Amino acid sequence: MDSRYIMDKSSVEARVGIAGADFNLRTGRSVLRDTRVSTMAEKSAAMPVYIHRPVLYKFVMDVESAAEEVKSERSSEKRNGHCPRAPILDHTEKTDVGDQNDTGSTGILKRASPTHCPGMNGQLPGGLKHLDISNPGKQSELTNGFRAAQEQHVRLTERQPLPSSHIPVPRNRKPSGHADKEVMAATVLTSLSTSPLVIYPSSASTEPASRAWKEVLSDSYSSSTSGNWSWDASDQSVPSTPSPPLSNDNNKNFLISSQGDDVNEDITESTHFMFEEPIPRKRKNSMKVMFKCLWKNCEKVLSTSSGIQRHVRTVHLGRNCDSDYSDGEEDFYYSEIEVNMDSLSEGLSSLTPTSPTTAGPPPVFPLLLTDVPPPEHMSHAPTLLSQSAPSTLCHIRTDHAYQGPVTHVGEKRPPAANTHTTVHKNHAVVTAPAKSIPGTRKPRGEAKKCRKVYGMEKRDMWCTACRWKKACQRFTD
DNA sequence: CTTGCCGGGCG
DNA sequence: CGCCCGGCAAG
Repeated sequence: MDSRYIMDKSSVEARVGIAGADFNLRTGRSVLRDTRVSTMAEKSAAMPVYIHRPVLYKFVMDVESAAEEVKSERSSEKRNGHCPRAPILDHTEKTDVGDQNDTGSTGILKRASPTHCPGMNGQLPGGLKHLDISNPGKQSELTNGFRAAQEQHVRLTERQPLPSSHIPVPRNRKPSGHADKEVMAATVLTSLSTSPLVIYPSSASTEPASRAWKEVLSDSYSSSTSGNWSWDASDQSVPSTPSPPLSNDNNKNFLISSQGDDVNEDITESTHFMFEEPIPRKRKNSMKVMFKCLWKNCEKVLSTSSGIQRHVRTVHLGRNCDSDYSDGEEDFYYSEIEVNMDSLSEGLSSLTPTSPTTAGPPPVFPLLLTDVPPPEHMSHAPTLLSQSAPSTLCHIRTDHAYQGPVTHVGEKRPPAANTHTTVHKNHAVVTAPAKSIPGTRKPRGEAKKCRKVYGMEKRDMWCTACRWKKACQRFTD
């Protein structure tokens, strides 16, 4: 415990912690961290850059469940924080078990990071798994202070590892209480949520051209939400499903993508589930963002951007599915669509041209907007949208095909009561949106009106509207 | 052409 | 408002 020891570990912490400075959210694993980080000192000295990305990768996974783990963190801190000098093995087991319990209860971490699970059994795949952990005792205090002071700095620089000598370690920092740590964790989480660089460091490798293009694309989306999610520009996946963060689809994608070395995509995905979480709350529950393949004769609709990218890349662009290299070209072949599940299920509100099923001014999915029956190529690739919306329209349109009381011309009283009720019901649904279209004339109804029914000679039997040459009120469409 | 009805004028 | 009608558009 001499100063040299601390100094050495500080440098280690600096090296590892450049990216992991914010990782100390989980102070509960402090003892484990101590040994592993010390072990990593030798390794990281040999390959400091190499460990950089895995660290972030792990971090992304961890923070995803960090919100749920605030509580568990408290408990684990109590377990470990008060006895930092306890036997290492003892603690290693304890914390591991505790972690399993913690994450197991939420189930999120388990699902989110399959690579995380192997590390649970004590194996160290590549020795990288434990890089998210920090030092106990003084070290954690130091890094706490370090975090506080360098939070901004880290965000700006973590992509390019700083020399450890450049990392100012605060001195004379008093040990902070557990409450401080929690507050710090929350603060870090909050600040991270606005920091694109931390969560997507490898975005620097994407091509600027495609990024700029994506900015344009994602503009409407981000402006419709918080407007501060600046990494939308580089992160084209916007699976803002209100449903649980990880759908089956995403799990599938993860597994598939893990065949290759597409860490990028995985980071992208998991990052979104983590940081996009507040977005669905801002949206209606009924809104769901889907990604539709724009390739000709392909109506593939997936719930994740990575999924649709993979689809485009492998199916249409003929890219090797093993390679996850993406030049951004796939982005041209799919578009984000926002689906109002309520209106689709009800099948009624999609009639209005100003239907809220559209995400913005440019209609990304004209099918939702028009009464036009689906084109031929739509029919052989059934999707949720192409199935429900147009068929709904057809149903409503044919529903009111009212055959007028042709045979009742001579009667004194037309069967108004009967037809009136049924017709009116449809009328309330159909004509209300049609009225909102200015300048378009209401299509002539198929029903025969008073004029036709009674004839000019019995004009006094007409309804008032007919007499006034207004829309017939008796035989409405 | 017939028919439905919108838009507008008049009292 | 109630009432009427010119005129357009669909069929």
